[in-house]
Amino acid sequence: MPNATIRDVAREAQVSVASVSRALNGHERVRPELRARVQAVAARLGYVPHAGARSLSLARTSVIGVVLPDLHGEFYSELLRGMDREGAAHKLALLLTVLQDGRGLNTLAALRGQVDGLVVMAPQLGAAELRAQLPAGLPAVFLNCVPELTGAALRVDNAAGAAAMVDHLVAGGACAIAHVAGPVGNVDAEERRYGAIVAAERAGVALTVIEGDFTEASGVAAGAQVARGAVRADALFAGNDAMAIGALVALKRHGIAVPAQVRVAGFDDIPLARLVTPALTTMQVDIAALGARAVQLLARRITAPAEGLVQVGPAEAEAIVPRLVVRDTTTETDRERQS
Amino acid sequence: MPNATIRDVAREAQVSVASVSRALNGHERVRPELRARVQAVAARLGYVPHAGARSLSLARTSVIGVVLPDLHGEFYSELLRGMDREGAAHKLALLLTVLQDGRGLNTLAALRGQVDGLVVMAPQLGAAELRAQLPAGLPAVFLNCVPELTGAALRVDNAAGAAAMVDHLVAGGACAIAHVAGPVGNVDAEERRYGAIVAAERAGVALTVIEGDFTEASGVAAGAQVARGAVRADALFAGNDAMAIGALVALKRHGIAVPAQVRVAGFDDIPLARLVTPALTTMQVDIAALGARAVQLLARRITAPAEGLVQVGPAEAEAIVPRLVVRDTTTETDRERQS
DNA sequence: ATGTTACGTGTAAACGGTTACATCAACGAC
DNA sequence: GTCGTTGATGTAACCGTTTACACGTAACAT
Repeated sequence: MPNATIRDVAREAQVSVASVSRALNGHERVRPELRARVQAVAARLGYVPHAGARSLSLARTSVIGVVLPDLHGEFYSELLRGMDREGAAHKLALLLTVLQDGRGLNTLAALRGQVDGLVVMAPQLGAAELRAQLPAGLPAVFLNCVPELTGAALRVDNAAGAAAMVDHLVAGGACAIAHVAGPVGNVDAEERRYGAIVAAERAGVALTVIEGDFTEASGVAAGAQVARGAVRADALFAGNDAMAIGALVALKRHGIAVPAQVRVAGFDDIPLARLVTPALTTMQVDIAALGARAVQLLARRITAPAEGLVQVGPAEAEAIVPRLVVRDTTTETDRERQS
Repeated sequence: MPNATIRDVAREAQVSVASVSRALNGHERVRPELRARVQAVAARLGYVPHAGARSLSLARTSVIGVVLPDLHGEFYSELLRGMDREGAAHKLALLLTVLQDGRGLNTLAALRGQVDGLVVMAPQLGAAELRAQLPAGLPAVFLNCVPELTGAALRVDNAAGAAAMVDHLVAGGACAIAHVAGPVGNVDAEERRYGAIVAAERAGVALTVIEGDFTEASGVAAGAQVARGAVRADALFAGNDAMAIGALVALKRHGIAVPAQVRVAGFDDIPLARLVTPALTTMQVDIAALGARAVQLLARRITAPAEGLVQVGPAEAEAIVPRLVVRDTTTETDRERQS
């Protein structure tokens, strides 16, 4: 038999199961000597409490579900990194679920019996769809979802970020901006598009939207349009860094100087942004912190009923404003001139 | 009460709990009509089986633990992506644990009661350390660990990959190779170093090792050494792409032409490798496939005892040979000449 | 009619923890 | 010497499932 149970420990230590439980869980009313004996036996037998049994008794699992859209790129590893860090602090493990196209619907419901709460990131799903699939009565925190959901919501203030970027471009002398937008239906993409349009209007500069889909390839296409003059612009602001980098490649290929002729900016500050030449100006989101904050909020919601203190009403929303990171694609630097 | 139990369903459907269980779990001996009625009631009540109770009864959790080193970069999202895909196919959920410096020791033991098996990736840990911490008797698959562990091992054949790269460089005319090695103690790094040294000897070309630590910064330093002539080389082979890219930056900064004066190669084929200019020649590992394969192997080990068919001896090792991807840093292309 | 078989369904015993409650010993107060 | 009181420990019920076994019924062979 591979796994020792609490009864094995009890027998071996010549005490009752109750005492073993108390001794190992740090209860008060246990003689220190007995506690030591129990701990010694437990260690010797390699006893580890059965998580299932425990969750049955305690009515909690100490596991939180993390629901993410199709994982790609370093964004998710950063997010998970932050979540894991915070989860460890609360003694919560992370159960990962990827919401791929077809599946995930039932998968999501099945999570109910398995976790104490959920962190859900699903920019491509509508509120109705999401609500329909989500287990009711399970604490949840939403990341960058459509805002009308009950439950705590945590979002990146995409509109504000996009506006800040447009302002930066305008301040640098841009008169005509091309915005390479992300896919329709993606909340992030739409908020950025909206923020850019509003800011451009307010600043009185022209803004043309080129449709993209967050892939580098669509950025290349957009860059080519600007290079060929199909879209007249002296600044190109892409809805994410991947597209901005694609645009950079296209512009370079067409012999357009960046930033001298066209300034380029992205969004997200992926590690790569720093490394391309010229280095990409972008909006930075501290993704790990975002993940950590989500878990923190969730942890609070999970323990709240017990403490009876924290308000867990439906209206707990928070926005993280991204930070402008100015690099070489919007300012002429020494390195740029020399190359 | 938020959650319906099997008894609620039984009462509501006017049958016994046993029938409910059988009806919902697709047992044979259930009248179709009764099955339908039970399913209807279960759906109406939003019944979801309690995972803990189930795991108690069945003695399995349908969860596998994934233990990874401190997450950084797209490598991990790709790996998780592959694991999740394969896990979903086997109806296994992924419980994520990051092995950070201090913690993880006890965390790892605590996993025992919680999962059916483990995928462990810990290039920085020795066999003894690892074995001491791992729950005994739990199926496990190791990714790029020191090879002497019991349990299935899956590794990237780093030595073969490094040798292939050296051969490629030599075939292209290199006479003196500088190898920027990764940190001492890291298995991947050491295997690559070893493979490079052996291949260079066999090919009869000089090879100088420059110590690095897998960071871009150490690549920059190494590139500078070659540029200044402190290390004489006409080809620079870095132990990973991050360092290769750092070296590229340094060489460019010193006005050294790549690949005309110095050829550069990396290892891993991170997405970024394709995007730098000139595009980086590197060894590609299909990371998602690696993750998927690991889960597949683990799933087999978990179900093996039940089937009594598959051999689960200690000696199940598999190596994935990376593929050489030739890009611009080792061959002069049109684009390179024009720039 | 009766025995056999097959099948559908119910009863109850696990599974491994936690914990309310009972018990018991030791002690001090009267 | 008796009676609380207190603190440490044991007993047993419960958490929600699964499933071996028991049971009742109907079809069929005898």
